[in-house]
This record gives sequence, C-alpha cells and structure tokens, in this order.
Amino acid sequence: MEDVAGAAGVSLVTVSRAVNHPEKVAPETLALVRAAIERLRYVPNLTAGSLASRRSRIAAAVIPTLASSIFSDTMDGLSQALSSAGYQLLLGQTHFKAQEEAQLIEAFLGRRVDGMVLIRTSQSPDVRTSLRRAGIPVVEAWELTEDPIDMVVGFSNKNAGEAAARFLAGKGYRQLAYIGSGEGRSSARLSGFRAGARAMGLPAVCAQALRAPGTLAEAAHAFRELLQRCPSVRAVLCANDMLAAGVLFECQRRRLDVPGQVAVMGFADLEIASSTEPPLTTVQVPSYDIGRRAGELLLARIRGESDLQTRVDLGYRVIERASA
Amino acid sequence: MEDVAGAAGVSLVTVSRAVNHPEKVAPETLALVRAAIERLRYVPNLTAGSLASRRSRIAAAVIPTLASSIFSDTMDGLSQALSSAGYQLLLGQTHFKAQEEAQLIEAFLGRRVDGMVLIRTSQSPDVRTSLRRAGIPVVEAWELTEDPIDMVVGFSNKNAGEAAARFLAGKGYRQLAYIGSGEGRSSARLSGFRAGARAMGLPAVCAQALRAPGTLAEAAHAFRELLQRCPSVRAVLCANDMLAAGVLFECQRRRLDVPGQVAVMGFADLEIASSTEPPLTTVQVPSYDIGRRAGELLLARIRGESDLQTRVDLGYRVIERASA
DNA sequence: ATGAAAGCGCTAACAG
DNA sequence: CTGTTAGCGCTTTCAT
Repeated sequence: MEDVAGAAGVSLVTVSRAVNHPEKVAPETLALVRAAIERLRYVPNLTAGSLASRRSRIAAAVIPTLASSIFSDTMDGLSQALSSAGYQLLLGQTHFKAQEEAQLIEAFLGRRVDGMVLIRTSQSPDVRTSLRRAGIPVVEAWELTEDPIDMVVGFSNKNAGEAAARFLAGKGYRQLAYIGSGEGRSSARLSGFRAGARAMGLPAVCAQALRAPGTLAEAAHAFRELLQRCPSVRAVLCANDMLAAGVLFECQRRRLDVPGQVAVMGFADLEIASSTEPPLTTVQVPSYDIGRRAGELLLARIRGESDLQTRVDLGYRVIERASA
Repeated sequence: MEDVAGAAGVSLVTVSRAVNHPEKVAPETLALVRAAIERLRYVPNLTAGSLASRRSRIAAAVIPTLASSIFSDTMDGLSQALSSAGYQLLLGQTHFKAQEEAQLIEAFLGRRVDGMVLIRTSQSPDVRTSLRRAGIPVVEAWELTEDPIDMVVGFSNKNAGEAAARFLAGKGYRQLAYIGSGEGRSSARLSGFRAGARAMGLPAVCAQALRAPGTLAEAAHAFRELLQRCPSVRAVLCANDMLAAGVLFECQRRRLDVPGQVAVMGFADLEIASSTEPPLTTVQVPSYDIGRRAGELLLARIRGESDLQTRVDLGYRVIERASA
C-alpha cells in the first residue's frame, strides 16, 4: 500500500480510502490512485484490513453435510446474499457429530467471523454459551426453536409434519407411515405427523428409522422392512424427496401402483420432486429463501440495524401432485 | 493473549508457543498456560495470527454452483482433507459467469488464502496470470487440462465420453445421442463421445443442448425434442445421472421401455444412479477422491514438499447396470 | 526453555 | 479532502 501511495504521490491512508471509501476521495486523486493500483497490480490484504477494522467480512455456515443436497439451495441463497455485500462464506460440515461441530464453531470464532449460520446443531450448552458470548449475530436455520441462541429463520417442522398427516388423512388414506431419521428436525416432523394422524382419528403411524442423512438405497430398504412390519400401510411420508424417490423406485420394482396401492409423499420439494413418475406430492419448504434471509439478517445485524425480526417463519406448503 | 500471559505468570510469547507449538514449551509451563486459557476462556485471534505468520490456514474453492449436487462429494472430500490439517474452506460460486468468477478469485487472493481449488473455470488469461503471480498452490479439478495453472486432479472427460460411446456401441446400439450442456467439461465429453461413435463406425451422434447445470425437467424436455429430431435414437448419454433420471422418468411417462426401446446412460455415478428402476448404467468418476486429493496436494505444497505429482489422473470407469 | 524487540499490512480517530 | 498518529493481536527472529 505504501508503494501505491508513493507511485500515486499521496499518503498511505488515501490509498486505503480510495479502496474502501472511494466517495471520500477527490475524483482526480482517486483516478491517480487507481492507476497506480493497476500499474503495480496491487492486491489489498484483507487479512490486515480485518485485523485493523475488527471486521472480517466473512460469515460461516455450519451444516451437517453437503452430500445430501438438501442444504445446497440454502447455501446458495446464503452465499448470494453475502456476496452481494462483499462478504464471503466459510463452510464447515459436522457430519452429524457433536464434537466436530464444537471444533468447527470454535475455529470459526477464532477467525472472528462476523456472523454464523447454523443448521441442525447439537445445541450443546457449552457451544451455545460460547456463541452467545462471542457477541456475533447467529442464525439458526431450518427450524424455529423455542430458545434460540440469537435469531431463527425457518418453519415449524412439527406443524409441517402435522399438515402432511392431515393432507393424507383428507385423501382418505388411513394407515400412515414415516421413513426418516428419528433425530433432530426429522423427529419434530415425525411427532407432528403422529399428532396429525391422531387428531384425524387414524391408527398409529408406523415409523421406520433411517440413519441420517439417508440415501435412496436406504430408503428403499426401509420401505421393504416397513412393508413387512406394517403390511397394511397405505401412505408413507419420507423425510425428504430423495428418500421418497428411493421409495418410488422400490414401488416400481415391486410393481406397486403409486398412489393406487401405496401413496408416497416427500418433503422439501427438491428439484427432483416435480419430475418423477408419478410426480411427488410433497411439503414445500423455502430452502433458498431460508439461506437468503439468514444472510440478510446477518448483514443487517452486522450493520448495526436495530429492531430486527429475530424469528422469521417462512412457512411451508403442501404441494399436491400425483403420488399421493 | 497478554491477559493469559499475566494470569499464567509467563510472557506473551510463551502463550503463543503453548497454543501453536506446545512441544516447545516445558510441560509444567504448558499446563499453567492451558489452565489460564481455560479460565479466561481465551479464544486466540487467528486473523492476527494469519497476518503475523503470513499463513491464513484457509483454502478456497471456486465452483460453478452448489445446486447441481454434482460437486457436493468433491467439496466434502476437500473439506475433510483440509480440516484434518486445521485448514478451513472458503467457498464461492460462479454461477457459470466469468465475471463472478474473476471477482471471486480476486477476493480470495485478497484474503491471502493459502491455496485454491478451481472447478470448471473460464480460464480467462487475466485470471490465470494473477493466480500464477499470487504464487499459491492451485488445483484445477475435474479435468486434466493441457496447460494447467499449477496442478490438476481429475480425469479425461474426452476419454470418458469416448468410453461411453464404445460401451454403447459394444452393446449393439447404433444411433447414439447426447444430452448435456455444450460447454466446458460437458463439451469435452461430447467430443469424445462423437469420436468414439465414429471410431466404432456408428452414425453421427445427435446432440441436444441444455443450459448448464440442467435440471431433471430440462433433461426430460430435451429428450422429447431429441425424439422429434432423431426418432431413430437407440441410446442416450446424459451429462450426469440426475439428467439421466429425468430422461428415465420421461421414458416411464411415454411407456418407452428402458433399455428395450431406448437405452439411457448417466455420468458420475451419483448416489441416485444405483437406485433407479432400472438402475443406471453410468460412467463412474471419483468425485470424493478428487476433492480429497486436491486438498492433500494443496497441503503438501503449502508445507513446502517438493517433487509432487502435479497431474493426478484418477480415472473413470464404466459401470454397467440395467439401463443400457 | 523463555523473553524482548520488531514488525505483519492495514484502518480509525483526529487534526488540519 | 488529506495526512498524522496509534494501534489491531499476533508471530517471528534473535538473545539469554
């Protein structure tokens, strides 16, 4: 930066200003500085800037895994929101392990990220307090917890599960089943699903557990076991559309008519849901928007905006297609 | 850090050593320092450390999009390799736009990332030179370019396309078609596919373009158009398994027997490929390993290891299943 | 094994 | 609008 200053015949601060607050520099000076920057191919060191300004311009996201593709849209939305403000995304996976999660969060705090988005965290009390003490904005996404660390952006998994049960009951299916992991958000979905079935006077739901995140093959396997355990099953809700596709394929293999013999319902409205045969009835959730709103909230709080909504319910919607 | 030093009755440097090079500190001193760190809940500032040490312990990845899920495994492998060495992953999406890509890379260089992984870059000469001048290790992944910026980890897309054509020809299919974007790696695949068809004495390949990354619905649409343009098509290779699944569903809708009337072949061997009905014949590529090796190479170079292999061909493999 | 001194490259007041 | 003065919180040599 000193070299640039010399070449442009100004002081170092002026170069700093030209880079970060061009509006505070006289047009001619600005041109001079920019020419020098160009000439010397100067690349400002953002690390030094972060240290001096105490703002890293980095936000971190902690997600269970990239592999399941469920969170891709959310990360896409998040990175879009961030990048439009010059922010970058540091991404870490927990692989559903509390310890990896704790380490990751610790490392991110060490980097002094300006904000953090968490999806499905273990909620260990230690981690929560250190997050709170860090004093940075934190968004918990994809759910609406009662006792958030800071902000939440998502929807009620329980209600969404219940809505699915009511929808299926309304269609006349009586014996319902659920395929998905029994943990985290999926368990909230399941409990809502059960409650909905109960409220509609249906028999108890058959649940077939899966270890998260679950593959199509595992879903097909779970479905086979389900048919053994509960032969009378008439409709099955899957924790996501990929699992539902796995079940759909298994039905094709067994020549089970969908929805004639078994109705299949997915969750999330991933891209695949509308393209299967038959297309999947599913519960749509605003994945991309969850990420975008999370990013926007983070940025707003970093800018110091007050009276923000700290609990954003983006809702869900049952989408009826042919599979149920 | 000064506070910790005071609390432990040592100097600031000793704390720094205790954190970063515990083996250079006497065991008792170490215990003292660690106790103080614990007590004061000291979180070392990695930004300051980066500035002083000139190592950020951050690697960046530039990918077209997260949405297509094709690169999830690669990112997974990369982040695993990095995190095991205390490195973190800064992720950016280009959305297939050269300008976004250039900005992203510039920003990453400004952050003084210690290394960078690029997937499908536009290869603009300016970007390439600034990357070279930055003097950091760079891995171009998912291909084996002739003139790499630095290192490459991947496989030959052209050869993989050719292998697919030879496989289909060997199965007796004569009229071949390709569905995928005509750019980047996909175009390399297509040119290999064409060459393979030619070499096997088959008629010219019908190619149906798609804009990247392509959805299942777009694939289904492209397939319908393909059937119009080239009614005699007997086998179609898709740029990835998701597109192939889209084609498969379209075949189910039109009651076209697969592979009896049309054979369908995918690419990548994504998780879905083995679970469709019929399961997809595909070209398997080592997605996860590409990421892992890329990360390992980066780390090795950062450590200063010499005589590294700068061109890693991880190959591909035709996996025969029932769809072709 | 530990410490003192000298920065890393930049930004934030403040003054002019 | 521009410059001066102080750091930001660490990690390096180099001594001891």
